[in-house]
Amino acid sequence: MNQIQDRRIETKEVKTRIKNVELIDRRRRQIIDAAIELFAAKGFHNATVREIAEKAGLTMGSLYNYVESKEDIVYMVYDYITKILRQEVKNAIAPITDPKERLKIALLQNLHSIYQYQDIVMFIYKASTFLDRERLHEVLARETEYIELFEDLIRGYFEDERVNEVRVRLTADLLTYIPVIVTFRRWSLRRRFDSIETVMKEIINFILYALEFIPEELPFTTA
Amino acid sequence: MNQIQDRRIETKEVKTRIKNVELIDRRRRQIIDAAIELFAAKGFHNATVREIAEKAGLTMGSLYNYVESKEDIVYMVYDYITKILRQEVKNAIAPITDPKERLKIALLQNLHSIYQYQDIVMFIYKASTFLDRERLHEVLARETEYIELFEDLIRGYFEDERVNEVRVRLTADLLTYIPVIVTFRRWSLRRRFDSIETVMKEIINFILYALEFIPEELPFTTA
Amino acid sequence: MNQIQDRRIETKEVKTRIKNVELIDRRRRQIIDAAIELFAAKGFHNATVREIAEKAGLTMGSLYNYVESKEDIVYMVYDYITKILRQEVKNAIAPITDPKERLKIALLQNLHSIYQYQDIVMFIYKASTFLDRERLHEVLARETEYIELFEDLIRGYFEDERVNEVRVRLTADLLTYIPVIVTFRRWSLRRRFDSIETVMKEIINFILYALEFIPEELPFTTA
Amino acid sequence: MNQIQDRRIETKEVKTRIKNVELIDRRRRQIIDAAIELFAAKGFHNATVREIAEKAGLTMGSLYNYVESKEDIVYMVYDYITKILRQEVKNAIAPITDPKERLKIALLQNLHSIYQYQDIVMFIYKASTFLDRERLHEVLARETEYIELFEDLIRGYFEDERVNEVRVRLTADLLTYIPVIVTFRRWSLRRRFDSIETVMKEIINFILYALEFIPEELPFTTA
DNA sequence: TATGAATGAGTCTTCATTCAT
DNA sequence: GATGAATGAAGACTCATTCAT
Repeated sequence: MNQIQDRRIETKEVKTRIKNVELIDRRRRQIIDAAIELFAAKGFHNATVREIAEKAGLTMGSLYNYVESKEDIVYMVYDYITKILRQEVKNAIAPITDPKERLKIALLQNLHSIYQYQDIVMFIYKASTFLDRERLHEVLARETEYIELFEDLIRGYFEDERVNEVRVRLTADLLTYIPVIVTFRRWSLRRRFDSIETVMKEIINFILYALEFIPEELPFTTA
Repeated sequence: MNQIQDRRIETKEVKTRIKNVELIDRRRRQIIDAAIELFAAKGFHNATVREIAEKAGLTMGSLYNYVESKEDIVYMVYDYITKILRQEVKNAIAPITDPKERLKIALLQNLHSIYQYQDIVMFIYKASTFLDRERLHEVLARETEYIELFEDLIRGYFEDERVNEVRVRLTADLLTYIPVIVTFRRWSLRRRFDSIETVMKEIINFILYALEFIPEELPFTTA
Repeated sequence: MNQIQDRRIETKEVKTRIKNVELIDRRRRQIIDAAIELFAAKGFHNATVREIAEKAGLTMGSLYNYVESKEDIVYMVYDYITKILRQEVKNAIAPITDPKERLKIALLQNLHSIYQYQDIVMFIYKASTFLDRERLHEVLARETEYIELFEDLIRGYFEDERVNEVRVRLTADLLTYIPVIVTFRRWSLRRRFDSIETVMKEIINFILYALEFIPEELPFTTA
Repeated sequence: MNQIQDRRIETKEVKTRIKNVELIDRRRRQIIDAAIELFAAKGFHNATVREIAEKAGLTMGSLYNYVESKEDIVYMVYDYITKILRQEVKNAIAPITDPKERLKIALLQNLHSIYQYQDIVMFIYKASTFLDRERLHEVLARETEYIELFEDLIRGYFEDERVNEVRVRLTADLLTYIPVIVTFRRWSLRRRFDSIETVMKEIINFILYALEFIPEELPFTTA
């Protein structure tokens, strides 16, 4: 059973004049969906609030009953997509107990989610400029949580071996970052490879192989 | 002879009514330098043409003698930085003959260049939205060239072994993409690790280790 | 019997669809109280109808059951405060019979009322712009009545002397106008004088002294 | 010779992008003239920036080259009119040496200036709400200077007598404030008196008579 | 070539008022 | 009578670009 189905938008940080909680939820969902499409297609500045409202099936005035500023919308999108990514990974590994399998599944799910939501994932990688200090912090904290989730999975994976802590942490960073290549090099990958499936398969191979770097004794050091 | 020394801005695609070629060069350099600073600091939309002109030591009107639109400036910045990156790698490997060493040095140089120009590297990863179709193509072609440079180096590295062509190409993509993590996760890395030097050293270790994935027989396949 | 006690808002001119007269009275009183506070604090345009409704303990929709427009509210405030001022003077002089004393008491009361309601007095001096022609007339008529009340008191004061009619009328204007200085020069007076009590005492002295100008032969004439 | 003729708008506090000083002066004069007319007629909030620009013979964009905000315009109007009032009084008394005459002339000039600029005088009495803290301070300081100018004249008037300092100061306040009745009671006065000339003559008589209140022994005190 | 003033379309946001429930 | 969500017109302000000098 997929919890994503009834994902509730609880973002209390975004103020509203509306009292009906159900309605807030529904309307914000409309706004987020419209915004995702438009932000992904045209970027933050080229998507006008009016367009977002229209695509959301709301009037300008109505939209501003659920949101205080255009920036609020970006934040809601961030909130929405980061929650999804984390939740999908958590759901995917929930039924699995074998530590090695858990990490593998998590990596797979992560890649697939990023691929599935590539437009908006790309947007959130680009759009941090549009958040104010405070919200940027929240977003970064959320990102950190996500990375830490993978840290734990990595530790489980190597539970019998002695591993270097720094290396575990950095690898967690790398593992969650690498799949984003499918959004940033989207056009390039499309032209350079026959099928995106192959690409994704090999990315996973690459990651799983690279994972073994953690316990390795590596003599190489940079200047 | 180091071509970077007298990096000429040849971008013929950016029109101008000025005749004096020297002058075009000098003025555009001023514009690019100013734009890099401002785009990196505030993003494309928040940096106004007026600010760019001021920082470049030009008047509005004068700037528009060397450029036809704000978008031209973005393109010039792209052009400038991608040329630098490629050139710095080429210069670094020029004196080296050992194929294995050549790739290692290229990877190191790539990472260091990305780190050095992190602000503007981040900008160009974010800013593709501001280019029109045609220029986006040019930029992507430039990117492809860069990746292909690494493909060749990889082929040299494995010249004695039989390697899977797809894997070589994808790995080239990955190797050039991964170091960009130092710009996208900048704040995160800063908080999660003691020193950025360690991070960079381990990224190199990671990459060099992962490289060996190419000739590997990997049974793992994704769904 | 003090009419102020059950000051009824009779302003028939403000329409409503509500039948229950008691309720109309009660609700409008809530609205007026809220409006006075907000208009005084932020002025007409910066006080939103929503704020007024909230402060009045009503919902937007409910407020509009007792009022047809924001302008209605301004008018109700005018109506309310001008009635109070007049009533307080009338009440103050009611028990007094000596004509000289009556004027003195009236002047004192006028000054004290203006001081007491200074925020809203200032507002009504500033806010005439927000009334339409017809209502502006009503308000001006009310003002005239108030001035005429003082005219009568002045005539009583000089009942034994021959006084110039024009001078009586103008003085009535001046006497009712001068105390308003305590609202218009509020900050200035506060900084320039030790205590507002001294200021008020001297204003009264000034007025009472100036009163004697009425029967005076003044040779001075302006160009 | 009237210095008002070439009144320069030096308001350095209002920022501009324009470099040509002459032009700044000319354009701002246009803006101020337009604003005075519109603010006087419709008040601050009902006069749109677009209207002001149009009446000033400028485009919106152009106007904003000489001004940073609508509030700047209010401030410029304040600055303009308060300078005029002060300058006209100074000019009027400049050639006169007799202290008694100086005060009389100053009072006359003050009344006449207020009458002449009644629309905008009324506006500035109403509009302080639209200034921010800092500028409100500047404006109040300017007002204080004006009052102090009259304080000095009063001291000259009574140079041979012992006068109460507080009374001198308050009277200065009152003398400068009272004439403003011709703007606040404009409609009322028009209806209640045959000619505005009579009114103005009697106001002066009133003021000159009341002036003698200063050295008077007044037994009256308020509660 | 350089200057810098002028332009005006375009954007976010606010808020009085209405109306279905 | 009360509720509160919806409406949309209107307003302040920005900024890339042009062009006369």
